[in-house]
Amino acid sequence: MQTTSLPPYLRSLNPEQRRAVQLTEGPVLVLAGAGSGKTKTLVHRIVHLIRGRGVDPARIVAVTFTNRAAEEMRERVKAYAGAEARQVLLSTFHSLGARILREHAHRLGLPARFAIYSTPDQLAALRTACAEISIDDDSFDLKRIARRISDWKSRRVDPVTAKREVAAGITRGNRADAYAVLAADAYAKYEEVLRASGAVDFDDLLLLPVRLLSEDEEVRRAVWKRWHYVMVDEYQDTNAVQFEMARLLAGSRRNLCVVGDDDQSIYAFRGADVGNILEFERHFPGAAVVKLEQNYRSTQRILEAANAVIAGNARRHPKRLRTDNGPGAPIDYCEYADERAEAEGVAREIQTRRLTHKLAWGDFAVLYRTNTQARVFEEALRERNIPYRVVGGTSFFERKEVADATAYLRAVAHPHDEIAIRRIINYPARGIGRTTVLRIAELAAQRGVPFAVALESLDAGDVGAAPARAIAGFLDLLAAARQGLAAAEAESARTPFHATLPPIARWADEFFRQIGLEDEIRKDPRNARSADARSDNLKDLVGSIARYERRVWDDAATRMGGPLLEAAAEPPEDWSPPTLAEALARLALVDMNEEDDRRTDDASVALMTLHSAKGLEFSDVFLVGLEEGILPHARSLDAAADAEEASAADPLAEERRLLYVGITRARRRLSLSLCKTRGKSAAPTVPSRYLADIPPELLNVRTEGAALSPEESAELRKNFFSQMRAMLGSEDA
DNA sequence: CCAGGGGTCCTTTTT
DNA sequence: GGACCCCTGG
Repeated sequence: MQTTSLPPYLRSLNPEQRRAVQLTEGPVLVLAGAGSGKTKTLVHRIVHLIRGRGVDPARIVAVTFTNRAAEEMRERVKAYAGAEARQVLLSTFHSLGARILREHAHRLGLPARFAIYSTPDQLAALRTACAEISIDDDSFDLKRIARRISDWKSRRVDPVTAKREVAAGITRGNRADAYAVLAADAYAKYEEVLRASGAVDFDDLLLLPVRLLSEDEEVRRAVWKRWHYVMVDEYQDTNAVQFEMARLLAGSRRNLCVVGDDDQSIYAFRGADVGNILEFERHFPGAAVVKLEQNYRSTQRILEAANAVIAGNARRHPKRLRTDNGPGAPIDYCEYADERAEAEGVAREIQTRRLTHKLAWGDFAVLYRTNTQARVFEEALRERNIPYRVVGGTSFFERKEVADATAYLRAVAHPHDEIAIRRIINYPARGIGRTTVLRIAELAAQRGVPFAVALESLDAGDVGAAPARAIAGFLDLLAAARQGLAAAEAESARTPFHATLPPIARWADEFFRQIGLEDEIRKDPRNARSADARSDNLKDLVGSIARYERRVWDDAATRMGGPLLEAAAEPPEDWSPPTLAEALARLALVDMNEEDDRRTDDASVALMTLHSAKGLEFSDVFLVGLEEGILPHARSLDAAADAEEASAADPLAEERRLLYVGITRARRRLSLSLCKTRGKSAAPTVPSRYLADIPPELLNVRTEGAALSPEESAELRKNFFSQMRAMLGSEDA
């Protein structure tokens, strides 16, 4: 074989992977099956560009969906390509969008230091927008409107077109959808509220850069000069805007390599369009296509089940995963009486198998369709003292205390941020109630000035005497905080050494204490059990500001060429010192959950949704709640019943892919289960339709609480004692 | 006009 | 667990 003459980074690849790596010019579609070494292929492609083709690392950009994926690739590229790999840009779509937007914000009349609104702020902005167009009866669902608007934005539909679309839909005789009409009206106003606050939402981070790129030749040229090789991971999850972004980034060079698996497309609900990967060869004529069908992860039985399930979908790039692994154990299938029994059964299994098969807690994962299913499993695991971690769930910034704290910071950093100010104007309660706030909003509208301006220029008699005093006190608080922040930022700009808490972080910490945020948390009886966790979240927030400040200085240091920057040295030219506004913008782009709850971890059982599980693998996987109404989810069933929506993207096909993703997470052993009854309803559940597609000969149907086989119980006894000895031994040490 | 307590409802999936 | 509603008392 001539493989020995290949450089090491190519030698460890199979022929399929090697081909994907060596096709460096022009459009390339890599159809990567589950467990086929997709990340490895991408990483080695980057290394090959640098090492094999002599490409300047700074000309390479790889776009991912999550910070975790970007981080993982960064580590691995660094391991192969060394220090110069730092120059490769590994970024999420949203961070890349923010980066492009920041550089050219002025072209859109946006401040360079725009605020980024995450979900709670977005909803608040929408609430304000709705109030302004007098949709103020509380009988509508804001989140539903928000979802609608987000749909439009991810399809590049502007407010005017949205309105026209809705009108056209109604004249076509569609079921009158009051929400669509409402949402179309709210959309335009919502955009106004965002701009007035100098803020953008997550969708804007994609939409606005794409607008810049498609309308502004100069922006395009700047981007093309900078990046010559573009890679996109998880391409099946791109929406219309992300597709445009990828296309525009690649430009006429067309050095665009996308990697993905249409069978793992599970984000249609946020606008992802499988069409992007299915039609890649049409979008980019002459594209090379490489399939990675060799699976390195699972046993034959598990793959057969996966293949059988996914074969039920019609519209896909046909792939057939194969493996050199052995057949493996049969797939367990168990029907439990109810959720409680299912959770206990799974917990018992985990406890037993850890000993019989010498596994670590981290080898197990329990995967479910919805976050709410987690609770009963938490309880069952806790009762048995099995360490677990819940991955995902409510994100860091959706936690009330974090949203409150960041609103305070934003109110200080962005004085015209109406949404932030309104969130905190009466928290902690300081005597500025609902009526007064509404009164001020009214005045602002009457006088045609921003809310913050109206607040600062109240006349006698505008509001009562007591509220007026309270408002004056609030404004003093903000003014003082702004002074304090200015001082902290000045200090941070000249202090490269941050042995303790860096200045801005220290200021924030003191600010929170001065406001009494922690006291407020502890005072609320609803937080009785969660108070410590919540106050830890505040500390994490401060900690992440500190990390940001240190990183800014680290950047300066690396660019100066030394690990440590002498206090006397001048920072590089195009470097700017840390600011709170910048810290907040960066924070909004990282999910703080991602930072610490490392999804793979030896020491605990993982609990997560099927969505969160994508890209991960575990030795033993439990897929629970496989019932009609759960998987496929009732909402998808409703949507599928709607002929209109079904024609766009079949919601049930996506549910099927979700199961496919779940099955293919398992390396060694897969256990499927369902509950014969669920919740308060006595009505029996119906097994998920997808179960019928799994060939029965692959299954080992177990009854609840089945006894162990003689071999298993012998193993269990044997390992139990050695485990005990190990534990005792480690305690002595 | 404001604060705080208590009850009720729901909950797809997420950058 | 959380958002939200209504009620009571100051």
